[in-house]
Amino acid sequence: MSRKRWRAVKEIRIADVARLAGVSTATVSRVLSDPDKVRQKTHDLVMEAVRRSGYTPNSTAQKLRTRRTMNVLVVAPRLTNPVFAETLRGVDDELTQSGYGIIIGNLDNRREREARYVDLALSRQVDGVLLLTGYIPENGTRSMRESGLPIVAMCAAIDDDMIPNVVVQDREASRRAVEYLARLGHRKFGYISGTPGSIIESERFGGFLEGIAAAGLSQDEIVRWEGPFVFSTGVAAAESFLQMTERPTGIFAACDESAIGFIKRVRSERVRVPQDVSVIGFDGIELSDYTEPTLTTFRQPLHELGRAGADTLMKLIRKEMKPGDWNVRLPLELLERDTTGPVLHKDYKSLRRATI
Amino acid sequence: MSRKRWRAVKEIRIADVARLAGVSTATVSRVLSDPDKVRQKTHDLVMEAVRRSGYTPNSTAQKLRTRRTMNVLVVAPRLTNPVFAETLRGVDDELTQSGYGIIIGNLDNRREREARYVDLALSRQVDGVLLLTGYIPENGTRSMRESGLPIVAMCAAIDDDMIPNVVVQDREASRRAVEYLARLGHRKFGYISGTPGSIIESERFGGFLEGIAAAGLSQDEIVRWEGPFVFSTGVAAAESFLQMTERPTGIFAACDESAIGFIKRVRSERVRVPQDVSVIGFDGIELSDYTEPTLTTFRQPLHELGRAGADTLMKLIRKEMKPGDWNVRLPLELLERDTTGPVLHKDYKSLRRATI
DNA sequence: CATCAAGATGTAATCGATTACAAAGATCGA
DNA sequence: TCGATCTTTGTAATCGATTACATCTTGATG
Repeated sequence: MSRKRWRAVKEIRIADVARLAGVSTATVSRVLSDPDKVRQKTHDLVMEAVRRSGYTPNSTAQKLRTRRTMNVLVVAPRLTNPVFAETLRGVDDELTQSGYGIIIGNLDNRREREARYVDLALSRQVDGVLLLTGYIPENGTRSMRESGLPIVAMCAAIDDDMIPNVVVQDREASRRAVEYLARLGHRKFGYISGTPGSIIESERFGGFLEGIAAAGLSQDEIVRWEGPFVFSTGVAAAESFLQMTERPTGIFAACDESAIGFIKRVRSERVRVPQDVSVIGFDGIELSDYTEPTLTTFRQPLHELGRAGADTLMKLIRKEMKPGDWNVRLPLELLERDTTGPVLHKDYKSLRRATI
Repeated sequence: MSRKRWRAVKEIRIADVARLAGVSTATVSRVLSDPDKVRQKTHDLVMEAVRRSGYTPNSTAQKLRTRRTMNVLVVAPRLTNPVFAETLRGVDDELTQSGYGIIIGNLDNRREREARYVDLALSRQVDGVLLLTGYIPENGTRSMRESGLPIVAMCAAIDDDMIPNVVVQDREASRRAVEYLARLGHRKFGYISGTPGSIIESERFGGFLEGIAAAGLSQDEIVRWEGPFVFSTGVAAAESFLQMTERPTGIFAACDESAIGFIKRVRSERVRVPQDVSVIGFDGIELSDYTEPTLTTFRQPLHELGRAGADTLMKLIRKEMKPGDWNVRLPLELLERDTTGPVLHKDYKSLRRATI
């Protein structure tokens, strides 16, 4: 096992390559960035010197001079959220194609982390910002916007002329969820919330209420359980549900995880899904197709959303559009699976029991 | 709706602040980076000017001058992998504390993407590299190492003196998984693989074989199903399993997802877990506690792993250690849950049936 | 062959900070 | 008050590229 002493290798600068090729630094630079501007012969000479020396341009110097960092900041609510991960894949696909890199801004659901990323943006370490969270506060967003930095909001809509929104139709889908359950005969509803205070949660709850109203029901009829976008929120909701004497028959969960947590808990107490209670989720995460029974839910077009957001940001950075020019609202797809079914009326239910 | 014409705001440079405060740029710089070096009065004067002008230092210029980018590259196999996401959280915690940022290198399981990130590293956009993947090829790793860039390997061990390894004890845990099943009386084993060719997979399969040997069994006794680290690999394995006449009774899956896929599929054909077949997973993802039945598995200390890896990289960057000085191998924790149980011998099984 | 335009290359300013070194100012004891 | 010493501040070089402008080649054309 040879143990050479560690030591930094001397850096090769553009001047070294120029000397090696017998040309000026300007020529080397031109060969690398705009080859048509130099004679073929010189081009080959320089490339050979580049190859021999193993030169790689110092991107920091390039950035300083060109004022383009080729990086964008992606602010995320929580890294372990699968919805976020899938969106990020779409973002990554698009940005990589354009030669941009991703700097991760992970809030980890703690608002105090925002300041750090606002600073990052303001110190011009990035050419643009993608907000995958509804958490950046009004004044943080404002100072970023005022600095002229391109921003795209991919959380639920931010109401700001200067910030294009690329979002999914949360509100519409939530309303449709209720309508769907109502069409199956459900009249008593439960709502399992997402992280209280987040824009996404309020959009989804808003849509849910619209659906309730559209079905001609009063808000007094509904039950609402609060908690963040995680499994255990559904489990807690189930505990409460199990205590009730007049149970709702139609449950809308603001995310698939809580829907799954709910179902698992109630089934362990011999409550049948969908015979005793119908559950509809939101997101369409991969797992929702692997539960027992498979989950009825709305699939978010996350990959597409990520690409669309990144594409919009690219357009903004390249000044191919102005902020007000563009808003995208992608539709969700209802996946009718096995956790929803028609309401079984009491008599029908006993009838059915008798025949089994 | 007012629509002002969009226009970049003029940048404020350190010279502007200096002029505003009536001092030199050197003084402003000192106030910001080493306040003890200036008189209190000057300090206040400068800070007031900073505040009034809304100055934020241009970090690109700082980087060029100080030769520190305060960014590290994290190379990941696939963003949507929950194991990766959880590790990244640990990395993020540690790096944020040290003021470092994360640039994401997403391979998305495609090797051809490596080149891009090797370039990124070589062009000194980052101060160090964390490899969360076993995919960076030998020559990519070598050129990064030769450039003197600090690297830490957090995939399974890379055999290179110059690269510290911070890993979990994959091999040992896999061996223990077999031992555990053997102690429950199992003699016929099945192995559901992870992504063929990845270092992680070969470590886990290696450990599995060690366990088989330790149990005094021959390799002929085992069945091996191949596929990537995803649900569907387990489903496919289950299809094959269901066709068999002499089925294995002890299944080791190289990741929780495939274990869950397997269980779901066999249960839908009325195979009972753990009575008919015991299944043990690997990773300990959150979901493994929400399946029916709950999954016996090895929990990786992912958050800790992420922190340890990032900490090691920090030490390397600050030259507080040399690459050969340090290797970490974290143990895994066996979570004994409900998908494993003793082998039921035929006679015992019928006896048991009779009593029910 | 002279002239001129187009093309290729070189020179040096520039991006915006940090910091070595020089210069000026404060402090103190004799 | 004077110089010695220590603090504070300013001047200008520097990091490593890009690029406007100047200069030199080349080649075409009358």
